[in-house]
Amino acid sequence: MDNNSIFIEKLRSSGLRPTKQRLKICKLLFQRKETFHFTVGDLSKILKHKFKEKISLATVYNTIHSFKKKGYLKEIAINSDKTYFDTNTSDHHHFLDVTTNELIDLDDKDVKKVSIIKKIPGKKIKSIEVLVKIENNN
Amino acid sequence: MDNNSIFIEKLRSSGLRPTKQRLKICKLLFQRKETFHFTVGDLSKILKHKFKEKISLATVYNTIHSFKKKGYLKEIAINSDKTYFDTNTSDHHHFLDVTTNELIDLDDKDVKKVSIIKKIPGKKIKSIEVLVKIENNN
DNA sequence: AGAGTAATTTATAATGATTCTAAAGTAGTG
DNA sequence: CACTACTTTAGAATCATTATAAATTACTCT
Repeated sequence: MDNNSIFIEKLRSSGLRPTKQRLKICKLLFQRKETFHFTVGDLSKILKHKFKEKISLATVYNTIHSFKKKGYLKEIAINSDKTYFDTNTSDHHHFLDVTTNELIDLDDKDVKKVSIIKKIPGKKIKSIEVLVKIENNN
Repeated sequence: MDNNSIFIEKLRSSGLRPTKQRLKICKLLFQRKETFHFTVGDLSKILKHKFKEKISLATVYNTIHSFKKKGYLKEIAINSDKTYFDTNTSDHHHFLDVTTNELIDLDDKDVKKVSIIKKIPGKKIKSIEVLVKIENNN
């Protein structure tokens, strides 16, 4: 069973029809060892280069949003006008290199546990995200 | 010496001319006990209500950016299309209430120290920001 | 395989935040 | 007061993202 069939199955079992466009995007996003951090604009450009047939920008946006809703992608909060996504959906944190604007994954084991002492009545913690900004040594 | 004179002096010593507009924005931002989290759009609306004379949106943007550059404001990274600013420029973290989209300050003493174990050669840590997302207990 | 339907894709328009522009106004200096 | 550099301003421009509505495609049921 090749990757394509796996993607088709996965999509179908998520209630998403396995269209040509979605399969291409799956290939690009999930057929890689390393985590991938991207904006929808980035992704659209890469798709254009990699495949001959073009995928409409609107479709890329739609797809990324469905994937996010299904939990296959994570949105990342960094200081920016652009929205970044991450193929690593596990609980983890990030380095942001402010010199190059590059994002680097930070495993849970790379961060000593963060404990929040303050409590807000009626509220519960949903997630704890650590963003470590780094820059060049001068 | 009233607050206004203090603002005038502060602005001048930062190399910023104390204009009517900047002084009004200073009053609104810095004459308060509590930290203030806002977008430029928010601020513009509040200014419109509080003062009779209108301040152009472009001016509000310009001013906020100068203040940020001078270190009087901090930009906050939250998952959004909008850019948030914070009058608390000290090292601190935030709760983001995803139900109401409200931001709440988290003192350093409310967070047990975060230590980053991973090192990147040639890079040094500039800041560590923790964003704790909270939601209603169901 | 063909027909019917609901989901999907698409180009394009619309939106909304932010930045740019260039002209008019203002503060600081002498 | 006059000069110059800094500011403000309205409006246009830009850029990411979302909405729209028509055309296309996937799936189901015969």
